[in-house]
Amino acid sequence: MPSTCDRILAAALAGFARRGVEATSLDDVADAVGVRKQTILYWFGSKDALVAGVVTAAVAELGDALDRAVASPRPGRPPTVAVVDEVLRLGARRPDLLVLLREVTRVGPSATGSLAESIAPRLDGAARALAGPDSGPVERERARRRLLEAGAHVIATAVEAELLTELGVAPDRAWLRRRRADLLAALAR
Amino acid sequence: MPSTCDRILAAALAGFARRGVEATSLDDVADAVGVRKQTILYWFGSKDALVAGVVTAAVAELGDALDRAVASPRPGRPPTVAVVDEVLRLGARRPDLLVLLREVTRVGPSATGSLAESIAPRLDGAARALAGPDSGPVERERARRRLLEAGAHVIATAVEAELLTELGVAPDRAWLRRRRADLLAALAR
DNA sequence: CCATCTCTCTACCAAGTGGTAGACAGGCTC
DNA sequence: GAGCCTGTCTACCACTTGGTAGAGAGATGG
Repeated sequence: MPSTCDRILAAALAGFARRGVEATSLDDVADAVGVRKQTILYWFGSKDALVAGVVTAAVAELGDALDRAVASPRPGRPPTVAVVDEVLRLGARRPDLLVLLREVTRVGPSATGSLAESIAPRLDGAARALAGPDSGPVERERARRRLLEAGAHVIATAVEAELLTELGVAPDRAWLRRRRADLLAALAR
Repeated sequence: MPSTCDRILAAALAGFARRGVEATSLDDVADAVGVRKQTILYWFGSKDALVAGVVTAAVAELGDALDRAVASPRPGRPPTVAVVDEVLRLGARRPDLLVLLREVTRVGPSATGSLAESIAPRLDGAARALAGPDSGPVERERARRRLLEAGAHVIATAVEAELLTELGVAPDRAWLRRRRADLLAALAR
């Protein structure tokens, strides 16, 4: 059995992604965990802190998966393809992870701030890798922008899949193939 | 000055799209309008009814704009291009309109139901136009699916633009051009 | 055996939620 | 003028929200 803290994080992630941050109360999360609200407030001093914790955990999980994808190269498969396929696999297995990132940008500056904070070191590293080791600040800024655009595109794709499901038109394999091609094209651009 | 009812609809649309349905209270909407909450409940018997009203109005406005785009053909511009450009124009002028449609699918069956109800007649008409006048139910169902997929793609694009703005990377003209090309490619497929 | 620390609990609170009841002002028709 | 309808209001209700205060159970270490 995972620790109480981890179970709280998992339940909060599910609730925040599925129903939105403001629409998910501490009591909702507590009920899902099978614990009292005050236990949540023991582990995370406030709801804002819980949101920050969930964001940090989600970014870490996402980043680790991408790091693994990049670190295990296969012959004939460029890193871009590896990253896209890993994201799609992750989107199929843990759609909440991506949807959450969109959801937290809507709750206010505090949550967006904690997202920016969690993501900054990985974004810097990726921008440096993309722009090259001896790149100037301008190139690096442009790389940051491209990465953010690509990330937003990925998240929007996850939102699109969720939306289709909600509309009763579950995304099928053909849809997934098209999206994969679109993502690769967007990244190659 | 627009009628109280219309002003309530406009304020509710803005709130629902910007902060989410559940996170926008009747008092919030009332304050924005400059009226008491009970006036809202006079015009719309409940919050659910208000959501349904906002959805209906948004779908109507969106549908009318698309109808106009299709109805005023220009030589050398296929209807698909006209529709895409009209949606992009609308997305630039009234982004809330598109974001709202995504937001209401998250609030529960009642709101999703009222969305489906509002959209059904237009969807049927468009599917018939797309599949041809003497098409069978199978073709028509496939046309419905394609239209829903295209709509989801459009809404996801609006979400993507909003997300980029929130991340501090406002979508620029190059981004818009790329998205336009992607939408056209998705529709031509 | 006691003290301390960790973790979860019960019992509250003030503020805010959607919603009901009913008053009141102004215009309409008879 | 009497009665009714429309639109807005004040006053209130039961319930939920995030958060505080503090008790108690159990382990750990001196």
